[in-house]
Amino acid sequence: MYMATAPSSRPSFPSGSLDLVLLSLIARQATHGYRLARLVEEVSDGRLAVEEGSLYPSLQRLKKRKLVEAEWQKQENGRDVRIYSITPAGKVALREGVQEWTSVTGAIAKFLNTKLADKIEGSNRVRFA
Amino acid sequence: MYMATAPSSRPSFPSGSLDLVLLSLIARQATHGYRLARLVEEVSDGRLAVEEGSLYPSLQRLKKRKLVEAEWQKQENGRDVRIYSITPAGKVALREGVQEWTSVTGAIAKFLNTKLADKIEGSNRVRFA
DNA sequence: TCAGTATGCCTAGTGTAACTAGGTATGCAT
DNA sequence: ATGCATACCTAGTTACACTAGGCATACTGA
Repeated sequence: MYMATAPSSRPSFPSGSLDLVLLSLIARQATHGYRLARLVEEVSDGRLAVEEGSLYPSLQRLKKRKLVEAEWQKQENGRDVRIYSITPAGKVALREGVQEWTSVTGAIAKFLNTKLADKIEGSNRVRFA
Repeated sequence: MYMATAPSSRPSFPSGSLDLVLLSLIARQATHGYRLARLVEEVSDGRLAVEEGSLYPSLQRLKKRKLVEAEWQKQENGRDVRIYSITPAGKVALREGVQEWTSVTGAIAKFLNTKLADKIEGSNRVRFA
């Protein structure tokens, strides 16, 4: 069953979904890590939160796969921040990843939400009786 | 991004979802491990597959948490199979797990499917300008 | 003044879970 | 007898979201 993997007060990301969520945010607007973390909480209405120990490794994975580019920039407030922007390969991977994720979670939802009795009985008849 | 975590031909389960899917199947009909594996493929129309190295550990987790009970039974074909059935605690956990899973994947879908430009711009105005 | 909070980035280590890659054994069909 | 489907299991690998730190600057309030 799905349970937050850590004893955190907030739900966590099912494995594999974090990279995709971050990539989708970066695709909309190039931005830096810390702001991504706040966007996640904001857009999800507090239902999701990225810990920094998950955030930065995830960004590094995306960078290593060349799905995003990183560039140091000086902000108005004087801080140096690392701005991440999506690459063409990143756009392709995002489209494919969303499709894959949607397909898989859609299939899982079928197990969790629909009445399966008929299907199970049906397969029972066909294959076992 | 979401990618099958292993170089398998078939998509895999996002971490945490397998226990929940198996529990939901057992809730509908007490059955044995091998058949659960085939049900997963059937009900998902081949979009999902459980490897046996994931299946049996998952069933053991469910058993250890006392969400299912296991009992050896002799089938008509003479084989001894381990039949898993859901416990009262399992029903509660299933209901809660489905709710949690639905909430989290719903939140994630919001990132992946909707136009976020307005929200991002909005939060930009509110918090950064 | 200086303590606390927010901003911002990072890494080492931990735990979990889905996997690969085996092993074991029976029943049935060719 | 040879393979294939059925049926269960485990040891080891890998990926990744986490905990728990560290480092540094800016602002705010007591």
